[in-house]
Amino acid sequence: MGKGEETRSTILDEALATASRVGLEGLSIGNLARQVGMSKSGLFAHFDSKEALQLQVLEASIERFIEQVVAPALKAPRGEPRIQALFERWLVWDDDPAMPGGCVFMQLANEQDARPGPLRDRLAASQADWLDALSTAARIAIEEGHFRPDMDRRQFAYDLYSVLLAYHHFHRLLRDPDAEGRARRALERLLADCRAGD
Amino acid sequence: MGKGEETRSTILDEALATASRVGLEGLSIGNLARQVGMSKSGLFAHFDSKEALQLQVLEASIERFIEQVVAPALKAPRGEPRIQALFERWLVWDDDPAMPGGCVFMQLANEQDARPGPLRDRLAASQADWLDALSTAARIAIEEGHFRPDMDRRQFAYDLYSVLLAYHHFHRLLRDPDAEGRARRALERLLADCRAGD
DNA sequence: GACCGAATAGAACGGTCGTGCTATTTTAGC
DNA sequence: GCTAAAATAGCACGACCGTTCTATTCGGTC
Repeated sequence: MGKGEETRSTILDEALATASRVGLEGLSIGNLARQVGMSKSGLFAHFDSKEALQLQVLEASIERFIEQVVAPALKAPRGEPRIQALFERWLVWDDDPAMPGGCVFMQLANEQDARPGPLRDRLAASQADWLDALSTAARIAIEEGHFRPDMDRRQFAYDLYSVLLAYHHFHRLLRDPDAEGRARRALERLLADCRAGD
Repeated sequence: MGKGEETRSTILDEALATASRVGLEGLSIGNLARQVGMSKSGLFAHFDSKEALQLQVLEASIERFIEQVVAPALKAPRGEPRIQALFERWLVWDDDPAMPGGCVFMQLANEQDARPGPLRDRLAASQADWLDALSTAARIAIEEGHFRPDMDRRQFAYDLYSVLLAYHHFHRLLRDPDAEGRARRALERLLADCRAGD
């Protein structure tokens, strides 16, 4: 990795940390440059524009998410264990110290949902992919005989993600010390409803 | 209402609409002044500072929320019907044309959760009140014999709010046309689990 | 219709924003 | 170690930011 790639990566790491707290719109070239210890123009030279920087931060986040949440969960056994793994990995992801403000997608979902443009498009596409991964995991759980064959997999993705969205809300805004416990109980209730063999 | 109060209210309405799209941090005095058709300094004179303006927007939002969601639901019969009413009113609230970006608290929850200060404090307090209202409604449903007496009311508030958080996410970011249907099915599953008389 | 306080406008302030342009420094290959 | 190229710094630009000060216009009262 050449020097350029190295600092570019340093910048993106710092930008991700900041974006998890204040969003992509809250990023500023000047602040970012101060945080990584270089000049505004020196930093800017790595990107064609601020929007390009924001897009690269988003792209790097998506890569990280797949690496740290989706890919490891795919190594878990098919069916319910894999769903448990997706859940557990996501909880760890939301507390990753690389994102002091928690899952950056939570931040961006609300920031970008009323701001048309490539940022919004890319974010929405990656969230759709995530939900596909969840509903695919549900399909596999049906195939394995863990879940009822007549269940709605898309609805499952909605219900599972809703538990995670609420976890973030309760944990981050309300600082509820029992947020994780509540999320686990909510998951258990969801799984109980999906399991085969009534 | 004097002239001053009238324009102040106009400003706050416009600010609420904007904040629902881009948050309180996205507000700017200049833009706001242009939108309501007055000068920057003329608008600024109604508030002591930008932070005071933001706080007043938040306070006005909380008032509206109580008026349009909580208070009407309290007129519904005690127990499960009241919970249904809270749910329905919230769906309407999230689509209120006065907030083109949807429920302003969704926007602010993520914007403010990593920004310590009076804005964050006030928002978190009002969200705690809202969750209290939900868990109180659950307590009443138990008293009325609609819900199982051994259920966890706080967990119910978590679960119910998680459905609403997910509705917002799916409706606003993903533009899922079936977001409302999914929310209704999720609510039905939650209520089925809470109902007394197995 | 004069008067007074309230409401609004205009201009200016220091600061930060994103973004160019030009120099200087640093890196990598021979 | 020289050199070409890559990486970084310095500086300036116009635009917008929140805020302050002063002047002007307005609405209601006698």
